[in-house]
Amino acid sequence: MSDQEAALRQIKRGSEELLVEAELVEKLKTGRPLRVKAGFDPTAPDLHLGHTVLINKLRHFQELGHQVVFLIGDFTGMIGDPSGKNVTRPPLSREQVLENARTYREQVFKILDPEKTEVVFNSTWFETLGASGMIRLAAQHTVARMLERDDFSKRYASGLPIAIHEFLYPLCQGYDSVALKADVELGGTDQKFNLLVGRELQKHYGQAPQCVLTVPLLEGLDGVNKMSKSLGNYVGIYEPPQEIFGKLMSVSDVLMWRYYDLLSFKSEAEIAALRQAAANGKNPRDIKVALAQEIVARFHGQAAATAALEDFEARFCQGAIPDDLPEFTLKADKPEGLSIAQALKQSGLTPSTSDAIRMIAGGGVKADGEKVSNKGVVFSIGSTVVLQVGKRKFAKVKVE
RNA sequence: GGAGGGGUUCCCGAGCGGUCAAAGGGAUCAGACUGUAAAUCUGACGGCACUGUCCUUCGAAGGUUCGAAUCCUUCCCCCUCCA
Repeated sequence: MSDQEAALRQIKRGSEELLVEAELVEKLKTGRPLRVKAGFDPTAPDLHLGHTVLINKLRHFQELGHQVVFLIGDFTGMIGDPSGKNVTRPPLSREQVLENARTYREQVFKILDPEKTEVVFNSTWFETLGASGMIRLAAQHTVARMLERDDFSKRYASGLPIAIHEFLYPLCQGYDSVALKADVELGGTDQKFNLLVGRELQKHYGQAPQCVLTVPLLEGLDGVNKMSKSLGNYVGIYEPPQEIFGKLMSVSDVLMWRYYDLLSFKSEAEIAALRQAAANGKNPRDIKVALAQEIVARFHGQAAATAALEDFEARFCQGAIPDDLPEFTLKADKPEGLSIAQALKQSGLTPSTSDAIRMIAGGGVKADGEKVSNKGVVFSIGSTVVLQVGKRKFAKVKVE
């Protein structure tokens, strides 16, 4: 396999679609570093593993010697999400945008090489474009072509409103590519239309059209829905090592392989070897441990990964209690002390005392490692107890 | 503008005067079994020291009734068909 073939293979790995492959091959042949663009919202980043699929792909390009252009859409952010579902976003101040950009750097440079990353803001060119420039830009595209976009055509067909400015969003995103002379743009599969508009606009402005590479949306921990914070099926990159480790261990075997493909930095050959080992009877659990280790190490360092594993094994293989559990000092609710239902509720282990009592009845509650079967337990004033609900929720409660 | 249909607990969806905190399914949580996997089985699934002829909940506000998710009035919001 030639270097170029290897490079192309690496670029395509785990991606959804590459348009147009032949063009990318030509670009790679020139041997110059390509400008690889990806755009991000200016809203406060709280990245989870789903976002990192794209960022990992940017890293692949960097490893192959290309230049990443990390675009923060502070101008397009004002237009708002054209999905039509989102309520108007509150406009962000200049300071907030800069602060968010700083946070982006901090998070993203755990994966990307800062030396090969250019961070840009699209307000830079849009603020000088002016109204007449915007109209000239809008003249480059037709309504019929805009309506090709899936969500626009659906909304149009079913009589839902589409505001004119929503048409501007793809145009602006496309113009970003013109302004940046992008060779390649990356995005999620849901971005395909917008990415293609960039190609069209570049042609209009006399540039070679960018290649478009889409990456799949990562499934969340449930293995079904896409990973998102609002669905609660995400792994945030800033979560504590034990959390990341634990969440990854709870993933199904099928999903584990998906995560390997999209999240691991291991080579395809290494992953194939793991699959083979699993087929030959190796415990998938151990393969999952390796993945969880790799991810934790990426964001928290190798020491934290090792500690997370030790903690995990102590807790689940030997039933030990973690040592960094949240502590609460709670007031007694009766003369003789604090009832267990209140303790569970106030420490956040259960949402209500009713639920606490149900949990006790169901055998899911432990106090100092002993299963509690009596809902009438009262902890006396001055005592300290470690409470546990289920396998993962712990709290240390001091009664006063 | 006209004619119909509908808004039920996290979601879907039954209920259509008392037996309704509301069937069934999904999701979720806990227990068993495990590899904190899957599958399976069991239980829970509004609140309250609380198991009670208690409180809150069936789009909102009023009303009828001993009693309303269920009936009436007004309002809000969705959907389908016609123009």
